[in-house]
Amino acid sequence: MPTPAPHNPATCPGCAAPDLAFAAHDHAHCAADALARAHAITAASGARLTPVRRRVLEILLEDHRALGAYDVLARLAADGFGNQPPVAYRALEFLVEQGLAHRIQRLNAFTACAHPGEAHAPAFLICRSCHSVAEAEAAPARDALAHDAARLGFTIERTTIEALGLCPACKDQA
Amino acid sequence: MPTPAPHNPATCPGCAAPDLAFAAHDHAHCAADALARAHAITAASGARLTPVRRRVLEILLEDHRALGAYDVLARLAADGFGNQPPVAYRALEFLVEQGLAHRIQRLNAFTACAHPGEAHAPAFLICRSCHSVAEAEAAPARDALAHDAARLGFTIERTTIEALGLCPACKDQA
DNA sequence: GCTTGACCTGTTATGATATTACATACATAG
DNA sequence: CTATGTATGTAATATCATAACAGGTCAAGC
Repeated sequence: MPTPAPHNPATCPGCAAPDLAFAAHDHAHCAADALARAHAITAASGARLTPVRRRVLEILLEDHRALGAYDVLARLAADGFGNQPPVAYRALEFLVEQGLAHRIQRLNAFTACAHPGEAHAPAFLICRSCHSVAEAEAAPARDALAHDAARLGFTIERTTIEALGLCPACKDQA
Repeated sequence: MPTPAPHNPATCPGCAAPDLAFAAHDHAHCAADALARAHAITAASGARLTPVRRRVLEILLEDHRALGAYDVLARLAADGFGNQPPVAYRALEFLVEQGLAHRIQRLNAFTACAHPGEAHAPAFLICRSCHSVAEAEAAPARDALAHDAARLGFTIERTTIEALGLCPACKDQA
């Protein structure tokens, strides 16, 4: 693969309109950019973006949908990688740790991160029909919760915010 | 069972300090009150609080922790009810539909609702150590998300907000 | 160059969670 | 008392996830 051009936020559609899962956009650019960032991020942290891991990321980047571990596994097996669950789960775990993918609790599934490298812990808008996932800003919601938690003496470590509903495309069909 | 006294918010600890999962409180009252409300709520809606369903609610009400469906099932089986998964799942689904219990996605588990009858869609504070669950106010968080969703043309139907961390008791132990 | 050690991949086996499908029982309205 | 709808019981299976171990790869240091 040729070395990708350095990322330029000013010209990157993903940066200009970050929550574009539901909007028409240049997805080839979107995916290629995310992959390029993934190379940069892992190189910087000393982590290894091995063939399996990279392939899993590519699979997740094919669109803005969430895929189950076994779906990913089937794709991997078709590509000649191992076909036992740990192969997929380990690669997915790695990507999540590196901030390159997110786990969607509601679906027991995984989706590529739309903003890799930008520290964030987003909220997700999940289409119950097509399993598209968009990332939304979660900071206000987190802050509100933090207040209640502090009052109760509870220490929050991680917060999951997921909204299930219908994306624009699926709404039109119905 | 004797008819429970009508619910009086002014004298009910659960109403005075609603998020008491982590605080010392008169839990016998707390559970009895929730059970009494459950009878009232189901009677009002025409739903039937059958023996299995009632027993599942009692089990969940034993404390403010989340229990897996199979944990509930084992308890049911010990009480002479069926011991196949659908027995537990159906009762739990019923309780969730009636607003008498909540599903905790993060744990694949269920907890009795702390405020049955009060229309709400709460956020949860979940102790990763003891699986205690407290309910917190989710309205501000939902509102913030709704704004983003509207901008993207996404229709939110249900929102899950779950914070994982340590409750005061488990924090003290560590 | 070889050894060592860390890490990654593959595989077997199993555990944990959840649903489908169908049979039976039970309450109640007519 | 029978038809109907609803609830329960059971078997079988689907789906999601991890533990445990064997073998391979690769780079650092001798």
